[in-house]
Amino acid sequence: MNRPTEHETDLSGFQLFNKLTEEEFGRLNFDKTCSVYKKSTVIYREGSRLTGFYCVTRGIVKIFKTGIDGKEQIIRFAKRGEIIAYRSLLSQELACTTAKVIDEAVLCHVPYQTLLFLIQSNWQFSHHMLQIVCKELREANDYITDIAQKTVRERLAEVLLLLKENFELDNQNTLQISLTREELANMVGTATESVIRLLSEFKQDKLIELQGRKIKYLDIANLQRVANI
Amino acid sequence: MNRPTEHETDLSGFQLFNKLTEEEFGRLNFDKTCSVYKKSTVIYREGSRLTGFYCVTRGIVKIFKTGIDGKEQIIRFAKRGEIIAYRSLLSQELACTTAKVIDEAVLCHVPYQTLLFLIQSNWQFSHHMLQIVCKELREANDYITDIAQKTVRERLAEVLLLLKENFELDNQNTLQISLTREELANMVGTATESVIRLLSEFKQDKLIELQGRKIKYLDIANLQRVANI
DNA sequence: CGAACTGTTGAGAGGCTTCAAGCCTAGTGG
DNA sequence: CCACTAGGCTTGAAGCCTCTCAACAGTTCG
Repeated sequence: MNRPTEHETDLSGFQLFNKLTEEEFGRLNFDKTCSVYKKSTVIYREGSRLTGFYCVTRGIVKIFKTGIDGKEQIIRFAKRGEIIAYRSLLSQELACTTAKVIDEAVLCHVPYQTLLFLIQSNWQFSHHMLQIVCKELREANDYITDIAQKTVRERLAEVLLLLKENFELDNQNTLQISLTREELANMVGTATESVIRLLSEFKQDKLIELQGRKIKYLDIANLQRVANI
Repeated sequence: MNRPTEHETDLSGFQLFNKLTEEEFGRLNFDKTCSVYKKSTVIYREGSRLTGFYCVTRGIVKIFKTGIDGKEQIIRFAKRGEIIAYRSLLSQELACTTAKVIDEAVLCHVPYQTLLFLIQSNWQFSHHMLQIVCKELREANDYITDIAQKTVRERLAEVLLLLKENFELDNQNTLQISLTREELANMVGTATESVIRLLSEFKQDKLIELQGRKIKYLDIANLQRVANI
């Protein structure tokens, strides 16, 4: 396993840490451990005890819960600049989600003790942290409403738009995150076959173009209409 | 509108405040404003600007989002000891839910400035706050998984069990919170008619007994089986 | 080259929603 | 005191959206 680059161990770009004193930031850097994780590596598993949280500095991590019959429900994807595992850590519970690498990633592990130190030492850090959790909570509540009230078709369109907002597009309007049909289904909360059928309908309707797992956006306005936003 | 009783303005029972110094608690008490709210009163509405958060010291408040065609999605109910409106406040966003009284309530309004003061002044307060939000986030994530993967029948059974955990039962095992069929539907994320049909099936199966809006639990073990927990 | 996984398409079944009609209860005003 | 109205509750019927099962094509990888 190769070592992370300098840039990939640098946490100074994280909003969360931008109000730390030099001393606090020093302690953070001293305590952290950064490693490269290959695709498909499980960072932590549902039910395991966490020793700290992770800062994502490269790659993409999928966060999901295991439901009925082992079916995954994807909660979110974390990319550079985001943190994972903090929720269960702060609650001092066992992990209630699993985190799996889907694009080779670099993660910096920050021990629980360090987190506690920062909370005690710097109110602005706590405040930032509160805002991060609150944002995630709003998104979760929004998603509950969607999933409870919208059709699968609407939800899929919305998920596509969400992906567009959260991940890079190349200059051809093609999404740079590569998901399987099953993963899309596990975001939307539906069957894989339904996703396949709907995607090809979207393609027929000239909303998107498909090439394997690559999704190219052709008509965002109408996609929003389908999503019923 | 009558005045709240002494007991109804007392915030010392709130976990959230139990690490405050005498001085901080004094400031909280000085800044707060407690009032009685009649059934059906809207405390705040989606899209409105919040000036503080509220501590519930009596009654029950329904928190919901308005989705497609004005259909409510109930996010949670808040009762004595819980706080509401804090999420949007901390994010400094407009309210993304509406709060409506369903059982005559007493709420104590705490201004945003006081919240900020407490966050700055007492790290244990921030830490408590973080734990509250994290707990709610876990519940939201759990609910997403349920709603995405379970049938309406399973979800209704689960909601009934959830209500049993969160609200009082009398000595006859009858739930002391009174909800309309529509409200149950808006928790489960289904049509009112479906709730009605399923409730009478549960009744036929001797899982519950119904008397108007009163729900009496007869066979919790089997209700859990139906909920697929 | 086979194994394993992913993607695709079709058919059939069934869970839920929607629409419609009627009942019941509680609160209101004459 | 009683008819009246409104809102909640209930039931039935029709239909559709979505899931499941099954078969098969394509891809990747050891």
